[in-house]
Amino acid sequence: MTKRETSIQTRMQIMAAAFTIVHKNGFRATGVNEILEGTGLTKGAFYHYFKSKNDLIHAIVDEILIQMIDDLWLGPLSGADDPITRFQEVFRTTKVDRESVLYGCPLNNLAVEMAPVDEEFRRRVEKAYQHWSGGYADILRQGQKRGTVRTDIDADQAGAFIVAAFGGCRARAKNAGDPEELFRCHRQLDRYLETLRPAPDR
Amino acid sequence: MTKRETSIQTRMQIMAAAFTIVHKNGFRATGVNEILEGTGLTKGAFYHYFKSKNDLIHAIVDEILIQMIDDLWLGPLSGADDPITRFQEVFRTTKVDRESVLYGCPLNNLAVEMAPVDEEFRRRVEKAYQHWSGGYADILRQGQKRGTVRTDIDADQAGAFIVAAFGGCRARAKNAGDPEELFRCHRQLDRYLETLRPAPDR
Amino acid sequence: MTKRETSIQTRMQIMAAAFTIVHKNGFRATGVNEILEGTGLTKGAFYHYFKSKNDLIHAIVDEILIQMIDDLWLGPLSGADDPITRFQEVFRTTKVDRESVLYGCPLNNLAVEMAPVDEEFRRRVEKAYQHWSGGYADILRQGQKRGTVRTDIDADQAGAFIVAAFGGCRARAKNAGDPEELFRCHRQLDRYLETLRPAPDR
Amino acid sequence: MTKRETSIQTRMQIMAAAFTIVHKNGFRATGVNEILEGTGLTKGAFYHYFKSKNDLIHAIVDEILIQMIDDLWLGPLSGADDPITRFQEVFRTTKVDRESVLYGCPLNNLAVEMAPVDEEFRRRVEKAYQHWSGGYADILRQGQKRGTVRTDIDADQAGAFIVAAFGGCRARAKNAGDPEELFRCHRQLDRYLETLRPAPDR
DNA sequence: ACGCCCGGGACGCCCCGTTGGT
DNA sequence: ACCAACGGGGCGTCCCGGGCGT
Repeated sequence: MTKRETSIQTRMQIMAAAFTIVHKNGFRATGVNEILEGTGLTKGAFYHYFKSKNDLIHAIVDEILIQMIDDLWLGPLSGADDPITRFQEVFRTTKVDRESVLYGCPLNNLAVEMAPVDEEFRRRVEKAYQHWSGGYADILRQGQKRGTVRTDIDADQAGAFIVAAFGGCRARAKNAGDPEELFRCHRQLDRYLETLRPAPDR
Repeated sequence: MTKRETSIQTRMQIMAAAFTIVHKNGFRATGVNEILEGTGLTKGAFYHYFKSKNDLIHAIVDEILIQMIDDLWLGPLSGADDPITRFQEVFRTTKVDRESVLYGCPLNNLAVEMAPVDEEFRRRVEKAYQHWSGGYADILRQGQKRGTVRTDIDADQAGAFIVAAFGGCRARAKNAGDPEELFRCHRQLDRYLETLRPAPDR
Repeated sequence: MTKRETSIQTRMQIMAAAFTIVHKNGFRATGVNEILEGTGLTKGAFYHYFKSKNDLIHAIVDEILIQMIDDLWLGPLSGADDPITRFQEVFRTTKVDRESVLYGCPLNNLAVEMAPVDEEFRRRVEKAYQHWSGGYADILRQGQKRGTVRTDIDADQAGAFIVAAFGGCRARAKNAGDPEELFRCHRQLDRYLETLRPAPDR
Repeated sequence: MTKRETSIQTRMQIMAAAFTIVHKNGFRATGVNEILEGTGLTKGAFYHYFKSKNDLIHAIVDEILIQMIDDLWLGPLSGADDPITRFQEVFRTTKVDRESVLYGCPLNNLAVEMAPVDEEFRRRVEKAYQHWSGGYADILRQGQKRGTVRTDIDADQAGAFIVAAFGGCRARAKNAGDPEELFRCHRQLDRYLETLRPAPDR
């Protein structure tokens, strides 16, 4: 394996380790040393790849979170004929492992902790949020064309709400310390989703 | 004014100052000195009233947040004949000032930041959450008795979802830095609430 | 001894310890820990009294160096009938102990190390320099009135040169690591001083 | 251009860049990265040519400073029939550009900052100092032979003083941030130099 | 030989929540 | 109710080696 490749991998390794711990404990509660501990690397490596701890998180938002949104939440819905039903399925069978459910939505966590403190964070997180809810909006619009989604609703607002409510539900489950809480919450979200379906007949 | 009274007042003064700053910046980003700055008091006073910074927040959750939940969110709904409509009104006309809307829901903020780090926090916040969603559940149950709320829904789960979605919406608006985002979100929450009404009849 | 008094003493203790080490090794080569080591105090105490390491040195310049200039260099000359001779005596019999001679002139050291890097330093050091050379100028002017100093020389420039040359001599002795170098240097400075005397007669 | 030649050039490039920054900011305030920045080279190159940052400065003292002393300060005086007058001219018309005057004498800077901290530095700087003041002494001795310099003065001590006072003057001007201060200082040094001339007549 | 990239750690300054003595 | 002192980290920087490529 070439040197360049291991280098990229080292960088990723740091980002992955950081993501996990920050997801769990939050940004400020996570020390750089703590991040490094698991990797066997040292400060030298860290500050070789990232200008600062903040910079690391910026990279995580841009490179990891966006990716996760695509893979976990947008991907499974793409091309769905009936997005509403697919939404409900996805939320019911999300692949997120039981443990990490309890750490809340990573994006939501960052927004809540950092938005008022660091403008740069806020901007990046905002971009990710818009990517996410914008993705949902597009999917809903496709449904509208196919007749599986009501046409008298604002797809953008619906997409935004789904994301927001989803974040709220995960936050709630996080504090409850109970994954079931999340699924109970989702069942209510299902009710909301139902309202997006076209009127049954008539 | 007796000495005892000023004492109680000093304690409250600290809690109020802390609440404001912590609501804005979060727990870890708020220093004890920062809290004290505005009050003219010193560390000595602080540690006279509170064992630790954590202890202060515990008190804030127990004494201030619970109170706010009662005053702002449960009170306006008590005795409502048609809770659903009242919910929608409350969310539309919330008295929270525009600025503090952007700091997010204080309870949600604490949950997200502290739940995984400090078990004692989590427990207190959980109690507050249950007080809140439990209050909503009671109100919904009363509606069920009066026929203004469907009887085939689980009032507890509905109450919990309303609280969770509300927190999610505020978090979203917080990161957007735009109060309008909150109101857009609420309009979607209205749709959910509609699903709790009894079927029109037929 | 009252609390206030010990407090002032603690502060002074830190400053004294810092002065010694910084005089010897320079500002940047001196760590805060190193300063504290000798005192038995800890970081907490340090940052209670000084906002930063820079702030400490600022205080040292303002409070210790100015004092030393008065005591060691201006005081012995005050009221001298024949300043030139007194200058020569003072430089010959300076009370500075042999060891600290080799660390150079503290003011000169700071000027050389910090002037280009920290403007605030420069300003404070400049004030001290002017206090010093200004003091010499005053003394020379008194001599001019009494007829023991030529009247056709600029007292300010002469004062400034004495200070500058003195600093240069100490710097030179410092690098030589030999106190004798300083005294050899002073003997040449004596020649300069002689030129400030009124022309013998005629 | 042969490979060997570019190699030597690269080495020089590093030394030149380092000299400029170190002259300005001092040794400890100058980082290796900072030195390299302007050159387009990287650490690898640096440590290929120099064992350490200290080693680099050693080389600078030996190769650059000695050269500068010869070119700027000894050369213009060599073979002078009347060294005293020549001295005065040289100090009045020094070629050092106005900006770098304000950084002080490079040799003096190093002496003041590093002498007590690094013995190896001290030794090298000492050698340079002796080269310089020794050169002056030789020139004065030649004057003595020619009758343009008093014979009852110690040429070594006089040479040393000139160098020391010169350093002191530059240091003073450096902290004043004013080149004029240097020239005012030089005018006083002129007075000293006059005392080295043979008694006028008799 | 020359030069670069990656990585290593030690240490720097500073800040923080906290405890005693008064 | 306060001021003084504590000491443990926090992040970031710095100087420096080794392995790879040219």
